[in-house]
Amino acid sequence: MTPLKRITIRDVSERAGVSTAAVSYVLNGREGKVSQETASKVRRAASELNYIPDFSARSLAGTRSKLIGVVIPQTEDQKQLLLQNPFYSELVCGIEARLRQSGYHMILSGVDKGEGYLDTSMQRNLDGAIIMGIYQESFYDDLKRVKVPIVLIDSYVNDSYFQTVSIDDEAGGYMATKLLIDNGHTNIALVTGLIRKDGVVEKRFLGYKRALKEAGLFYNSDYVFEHSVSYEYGQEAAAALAAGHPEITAVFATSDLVALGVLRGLSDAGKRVPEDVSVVGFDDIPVARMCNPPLTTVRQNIVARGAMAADRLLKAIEEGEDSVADDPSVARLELAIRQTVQRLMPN
Amino acid sequence: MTPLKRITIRDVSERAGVSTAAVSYVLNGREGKVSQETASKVRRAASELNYIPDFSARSLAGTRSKLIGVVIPQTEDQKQLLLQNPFYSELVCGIEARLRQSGYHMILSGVDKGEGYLDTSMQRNLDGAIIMGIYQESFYDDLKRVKVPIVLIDSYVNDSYFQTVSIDDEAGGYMATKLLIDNGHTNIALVTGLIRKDGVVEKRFLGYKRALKEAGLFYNSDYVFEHSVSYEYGQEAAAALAAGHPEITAVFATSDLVALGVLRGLSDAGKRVPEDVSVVGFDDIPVARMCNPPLTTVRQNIVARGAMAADRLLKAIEEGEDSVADDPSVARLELAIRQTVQRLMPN
DNA sequence: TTGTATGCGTTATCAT
DNA sequence: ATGATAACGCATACAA
Repeated sequence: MTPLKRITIRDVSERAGVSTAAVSYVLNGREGKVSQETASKVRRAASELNYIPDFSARSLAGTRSKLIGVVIPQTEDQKQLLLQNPFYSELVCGIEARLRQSGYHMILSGVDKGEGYLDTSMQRNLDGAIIMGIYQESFYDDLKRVKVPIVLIDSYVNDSYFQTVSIDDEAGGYMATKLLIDNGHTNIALVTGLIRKDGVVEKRFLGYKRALKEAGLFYNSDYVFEHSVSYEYGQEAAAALAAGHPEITAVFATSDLVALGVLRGLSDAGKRVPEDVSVVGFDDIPVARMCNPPLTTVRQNIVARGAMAADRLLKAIEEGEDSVADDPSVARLELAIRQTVQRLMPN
Repeated sequence: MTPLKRITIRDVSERAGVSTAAVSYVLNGREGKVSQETASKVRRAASELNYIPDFSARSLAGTRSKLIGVVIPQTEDQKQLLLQNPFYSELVCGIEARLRQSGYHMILSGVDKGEGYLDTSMQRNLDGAIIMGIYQESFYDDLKRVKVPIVLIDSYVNDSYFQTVSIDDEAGGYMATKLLIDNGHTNIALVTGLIRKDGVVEKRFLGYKRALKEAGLFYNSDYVFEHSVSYEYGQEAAAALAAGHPEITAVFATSDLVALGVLRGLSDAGKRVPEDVSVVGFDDIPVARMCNPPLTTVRQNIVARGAMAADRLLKAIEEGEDSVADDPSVARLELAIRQTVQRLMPN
């Protein structure tokens, strides 16, 4: 176990018999500035000494930090990351893989209520950030001031400064509802987290309404169960719905997590799925296919979406902000038909 | 949107009419070195200017980087993080919350096969690292050379340099198996990922064998289904088991993920759980209570374990390596009795 | 093409 | 108690 002392650019330059500038040039691909011979001497020396650059120094000297901030929402009690929600873990997987592949590292964190992200981005000299979730206005204003490329996921903030990687949530809501309608259902409940202005949930809700309207069905606000994106709430809503609205034969849950809760709540209330009540979820998180019965849901390739976000960010960083298209990347959506929807027989 | 220029320690010092050294002292709590008046002048100036320290510079100047490396295993194809495994996402939640609370940030990443972590720790001047999963010998050797505190999770590497936060896996395996035996089962299969020397799985396997032996039951290696920690394998193993060993009435799966697969595989083979076959898992990941029927399993408080790991690491960093107890932290284990185990009626 | 010198923001040493 | 000033490791403008 050699104690391992830090090898600096100076060590390399001395060993190679050249200047530190030459080393820096070679190691940063500015090959044009240097002769073939010098280049190879430098490379040899660097590899013999096992040179590892210090990113803090690089960052300080004004170049890239190769650090990306990734922010995900926190649990309601503000105590921990919402990483337990598979949707976010999948996104993070996609992001991390792509970033590392390009030589970047990711600082993953949540942001406490009322706190901003400006401190972190300044402290760490972040090259860019990927933000998931929805925050207050001032949060985004801060972000803009750091002049660093930013990609938003799951947010409909309407500001051309930010890039977004989204899905057509409205279409997804429509697809799910339409599937139920096509199977003969007319009394379709919506179970969902808070419908916030400009949130993904609102779009899905709009899709739900559009499908209803298109089919000539009456939109009944009593059929909307709106509270939080959690298993517990799904369960609760299902109980309420089973007790108070026996005429409901189908549920569209705007998130798989909620849908799983609905499954349980229904089962607790003595309703069978899909015989008595059909259920459609949204996201296609891994458990959707592992639960019992396997959940019919709207699939988005979450990992791919994460990778997409990373790609867009890296492009903006490396090729300049303007190089990027200003239309949002929109990932494709499809139905994952499994076993929680049943055709309603006319009685 | 003010363009936002960087406020340095020098700006603060000028505004306060003191030296940069004084500013540094005050802002780092070395109050003793400075008069009350200077201190308050500095604080005022800093807050008026909205001073945000640059961690790169700090790190370069030789103090702490306040950066912790967190490594988690990757999927089998080496492409993405194993964050889809709720076990790891929970751990990360616990770790991140604690770190941020103490002013640290976390770089989350995987490590490619054959790669080490030495580069990253040097590049980023990490103050410490938390490593999950099992790696080759040389990986740990590298780690030791950076002379930075390290906490291992889920590894039985026997080296006093590393701290560990573990659970009594052997006892867990024993508890699970004993539960089945106490319910009258005698033909108990084990479905598990690869049993690697010194891995957690080996310990659980040992606990399984101990419970068997203690009950005077014969250990039958045909009852051990060993391959990978995945839903798919659980499903596969259950199919094989149902087809080839009708005498088996109970399964201990060394991970909930695998157990969920077993549930499905059993159901596909026409076996009912728990009427025909009882199943016990391990970990108590969130889906365990959400699946159908809810899974009886060995519970470890995963989030708390993550927090524990972070605590130990921070203590080692801030109070010096020697301040830490050299006995590993061992988190408590208990059975989460739900609905997948049934008493076997003597026939 | 190559090398020297300077600055990046912070901490720490050493005079004062 | 306080304030210059020299590192820290790297990139780069400028000089040679």
